[in-house]
Amino acid sequence: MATGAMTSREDEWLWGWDPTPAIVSVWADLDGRAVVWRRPGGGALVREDVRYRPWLVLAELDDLAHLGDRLQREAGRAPAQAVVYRELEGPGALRYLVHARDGRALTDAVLRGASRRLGRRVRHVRELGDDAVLQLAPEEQYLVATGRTCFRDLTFDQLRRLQLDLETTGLDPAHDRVFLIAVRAPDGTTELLEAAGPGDDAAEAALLARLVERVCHHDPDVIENHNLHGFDLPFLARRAERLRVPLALGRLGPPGLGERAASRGVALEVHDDDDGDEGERGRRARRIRYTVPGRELIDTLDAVRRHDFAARDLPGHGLKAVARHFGLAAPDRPHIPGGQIAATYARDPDRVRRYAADDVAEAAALARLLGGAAFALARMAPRRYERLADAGPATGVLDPLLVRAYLRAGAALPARAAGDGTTHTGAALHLFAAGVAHRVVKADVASLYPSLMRQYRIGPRGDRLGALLALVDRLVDQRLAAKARARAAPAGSDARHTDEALSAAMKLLVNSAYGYLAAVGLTRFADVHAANEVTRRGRALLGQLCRELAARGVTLLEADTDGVYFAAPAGWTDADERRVVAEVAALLPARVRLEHDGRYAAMLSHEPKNYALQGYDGALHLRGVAFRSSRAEPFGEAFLRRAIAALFAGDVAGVQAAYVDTVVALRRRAIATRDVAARVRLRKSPEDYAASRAQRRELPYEAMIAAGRDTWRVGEQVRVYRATGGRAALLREPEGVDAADLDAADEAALPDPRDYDVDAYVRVLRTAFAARLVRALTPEDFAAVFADPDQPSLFAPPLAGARPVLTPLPWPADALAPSAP
DNA sequence: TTGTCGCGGGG
DNA sequence: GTGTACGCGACAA
Repeated sequence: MATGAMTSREDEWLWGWDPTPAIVSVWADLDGRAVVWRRPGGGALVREDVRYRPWLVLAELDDLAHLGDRLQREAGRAPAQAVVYRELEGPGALRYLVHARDGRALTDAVLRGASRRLGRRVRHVRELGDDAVLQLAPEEQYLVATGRTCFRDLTFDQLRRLQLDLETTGLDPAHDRVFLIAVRAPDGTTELLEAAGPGDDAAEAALLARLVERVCHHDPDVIENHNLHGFDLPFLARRAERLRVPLALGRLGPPGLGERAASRGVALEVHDDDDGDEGERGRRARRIRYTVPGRELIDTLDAVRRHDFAARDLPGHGLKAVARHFGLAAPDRPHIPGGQIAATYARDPDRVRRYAADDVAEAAALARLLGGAAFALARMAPRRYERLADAGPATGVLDPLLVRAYLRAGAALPARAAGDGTTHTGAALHLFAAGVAHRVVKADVASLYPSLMRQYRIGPRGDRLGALLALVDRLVDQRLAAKARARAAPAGSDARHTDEALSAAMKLLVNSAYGYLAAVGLTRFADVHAANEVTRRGRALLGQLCRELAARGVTLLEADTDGVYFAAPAGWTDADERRVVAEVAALLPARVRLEHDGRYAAMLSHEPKNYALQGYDGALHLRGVAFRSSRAEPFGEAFLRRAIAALFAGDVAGVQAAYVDTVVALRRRAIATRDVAARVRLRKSPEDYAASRAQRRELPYEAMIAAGRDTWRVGEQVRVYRATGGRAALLREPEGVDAADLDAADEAALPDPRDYDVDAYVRVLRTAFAARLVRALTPEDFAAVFADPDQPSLFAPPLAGARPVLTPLPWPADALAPSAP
């Protein structure tokens, strides 16, 4: 967005209005001082110390009446010490915008008045409630008042970013130490800081001091790492406190990390003395994140989670897995299980050095790949980059945009919507047929809910400016423009990255508009009725599109929220499938875009949200708890994959062969012990289990006890199985390593006693795995296929003529029904 | 079997 | 002074 084009009031709502470029960070005090760091053109840092007028919005002026003539209506010139107010127009409850030279004095005046009125000491304005007062964080007051935002005319690559990664002897800063820190400077060079000699306070303290010195030397705008807020910063804070090292990581102010409340932060440990009796269960531990003036502390784990919410394509959220998934990992990257890092360092320090250097390199690459969206949000919303990187998009981005829009328009803000007890209704979900289908097509509506909001102008009742819909309209339009610019820019260029990031940020906001409506009690303009109208329209639309598809001769399989799986008749080509989708798309409202979203050779439809798909390339995709579970025994999953592949080939005898082979292999103990073992996490401590053992015995703990392991730590992952004679058995793993950390090579070296209970696992095969194929065959064929291979029935029908079946299920009686309006 | 809760990550 | 864009596994009832 070129700053010169900021003309319309709606564009100001989205972007702010002050064109000041290249702000990389803002720090403000309640007393009216703000420091703005800018990097014009991505060059040298400029620091600007400015004054602003702290402000808040009140429902009533009563609490300020005691100021007498020092409270003045905004008009012309007021004395410097006056508290000035402006009455906002319109019906909102929060209607007095009050500002003063000193925000502390302003707050004190409100608290004094409120204390007098209520007859008790009011210590903080938030005690007055959301419907009486709105007060933002100081730097947000500054940004809202000025119409400025961060990063105007800057690209992501013009920021100075530094990555740091701690290597420690363990996860608990109460006992463990930092022994190595990898620091990746903004120019891409990596420094490895190491404690001189392990295990002593002086060496560790010197290491922390050296880190502070290197950060100040490089003077980054942004500090990044994976799980920075969940691990590195809390660990650093604890160690620095214990070792009395001043952590002067910021660009101003006293050393030490500041704290801010954050629901996704770390739980501040409750000290024994201030916990008392009340803290036990009723109150939740306060969660915080650390902050420093002038530098944005960015956690790539936030960006990964945000990405995966929409994409859901990541194998996990750990740095290594994500880096590998996105092709960011070096091919020769060393991998060291967490529990072995300190030991490896003692034996082979170079390996740990390479490991740590790769960590910061991957964090940097990941931050660039996924962090651009938050960077783009910071160009729109009046909040710091680090806040926008971990904020929920509804409460954390849209809400601040709307508050700024209303104040810019001089309009009173409604009190936060409380809700009238109306429950929130959800989306439609229906299974139309169960069993095996071929020529399967997935058709879905892109961004269904925001499209319906725009199509039918469904916005919050309290939003009399129509700001939410105006924002969504602009976001959709400007996102298309950003996508077009990104496509036109050279691949890999800074310009393309910037526009792709902007597009991602806008998509995030558009898709959170509906969540904003439904977030009763959290967002200022929440409106369940509007949210329910959106889902009602969504259900009706899904019903319409199901009926229209069915009328064109396809077989509906499953419909969920905004999309449908259907099977095309025999003989249809890809073009036929697309034609039918296009025909139905043409019948839908203008802003609702139905798309052909994929085609598959076959589908096993088992239960809603539980199915197996086979692509035309042969690849098998399993979805839902019935088909994939980390606990599932590997032999069963292997059986299931083979049986489903046979099923899709129409080879019922092949399904039986898969079953018989598996049973026979179990009976011959040809299957490895680890393939019948289940991976479980121990949740109970030895003491807890000892207490509950009399009532109910549980396999994993019995296995631990039977193996002589009478102590374990909560959270430890183990592999357990049922051994002969009903014994619970533990599959031993190398010392000190979680099963989760093992790779394939390690697994091959595991012990393999093959003393599992064959009959128990034959039962598991039948009841837990074969059962998932029950919809795919007639009852007679199912019984024949999964009969006990040792007791063949003389009357079993031959399987040669057996075929997989697809059973139609009744249409629902709701909005999806054929007769619905 | 069915609901509630907590986690995902880091060494 | 935070946050209701999930999915899964563990546990209690």
